[in-house]
Amino acid sequence: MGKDLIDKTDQKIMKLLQQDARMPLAKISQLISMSSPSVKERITKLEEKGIITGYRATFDLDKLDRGMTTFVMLKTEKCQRFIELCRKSKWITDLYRISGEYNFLLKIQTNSLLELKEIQNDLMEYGPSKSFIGMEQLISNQVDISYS
Amino acid sequence: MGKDLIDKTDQKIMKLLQQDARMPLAKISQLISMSSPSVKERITKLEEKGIITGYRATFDLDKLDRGMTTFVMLKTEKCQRFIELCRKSKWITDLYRISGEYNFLLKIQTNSLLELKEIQNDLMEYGPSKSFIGMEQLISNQVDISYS
DNA sequence: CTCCTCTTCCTTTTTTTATTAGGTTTAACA
DNA sequence: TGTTAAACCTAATAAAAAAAGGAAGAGGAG
Repeated sequence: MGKDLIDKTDQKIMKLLQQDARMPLAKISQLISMSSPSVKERITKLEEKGIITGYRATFDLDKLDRGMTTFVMLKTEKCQRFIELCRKSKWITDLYRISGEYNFLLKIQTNSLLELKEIQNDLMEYGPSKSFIGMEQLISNQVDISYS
Repeated sequence: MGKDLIDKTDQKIMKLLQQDARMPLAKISQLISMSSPSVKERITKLEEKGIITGYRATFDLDKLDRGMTTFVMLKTEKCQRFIELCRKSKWITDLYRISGEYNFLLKIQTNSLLELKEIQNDLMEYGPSKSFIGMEQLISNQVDISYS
C-alpha cells in the first residue's frame, strides 16, 4: 500500500530544500544533474506523501526582541486547560508532552526576565515546575536526511 | 545607525512567509494589498537586516523513521569535545547550553529505543544525565510576530 | 517470450512569477 | 524652499515554474 520509500535523489533534494526552501528548481536540477520537471515531480510526490510537510521562513529572535530562551518542565493535572493556555501564549514556541516526573516541556522565547516572570506566574497555578535558561543554541533543528 | 524597526506590513509579510516560505509575491501582495515589487523590496530589506535568516523545508519525522523524540539534560566538563560529538551525531537535532544543575539540553530524534540506547552509551562517559521521552508535540516552533 | 502498464525521466512550449526600470508622492531636514 | 531619501506605484522584461507530450526501462500477466 503506502510505500514511502525515498531514494538517494530524494534525499539530495530534501537536503537542499532544508537549507533553502526557496531554491529555484533550475538550481536544484543543476546541482543533482536532473531536469527541472523531474525535480518538480519528485518534490510534488514528497509533498503528496506527506514527507515534506511545509516551508517556513526563519527569523533572528534577537532582532525580534525574543532573544531569551527558557525551558520549563511542568507537572499538572489540568492538561486540557494548560494546553489551551500555551496555545494562546505569544511567548511559548514549543510544547511537548513528556514522560517522567513532569508532564510537559515548554520552550519560551521572551525579551527579558520581565515577561518570563509574568508567564511563570500564569504557569504556577497549574502545578510544580522547573526552569532552565538557554544560554546558547549550538545546534538548531538539523535533521540529517541520509538513509531514512 | 542600525534601526531594525519592523512595521505592521513587515509583520504581515513575515507571518505569511512563516506559514509558507514559498508563497508567490503576487499572492502576498494581494493578501496585504500592496504591489509585488514593494513586497519584494520589503522582503529583501528584512533579509539584509538579518531579521529573516532563511527558508527551510520541514519534514514528517515519523515518515523518515525519526519519530521518537527524546530530551536529555547532561552535565559535563568536557564541553568542547561534547559539542563536537553532538555535531557529528546524526540523531541530535538541537543542542542548548543551559543554566542550572545541567550544562546541556539535547533533543534527539531516533527511530526507536535501539538507537537511543547507543547514543546514551556515548553520552554516559561525559557525565550524569537525565532523559525524558517526548510523547507528543503540541506546539511546534510557532513564533508570534505581532508587535516586535 | 511478448504485450501491457506504470514509473521515471526527458525536451519543448506555455503560463506564471520575479525582477528591473522609471516615475510619483511624501516626509525630514538643512 | 530646495534637496534628499524612503516607500510606493505601473509597465516592461527576464526568469522560473508548470504543462504537454513522448521515450526508455522494469515488472507482471497471459
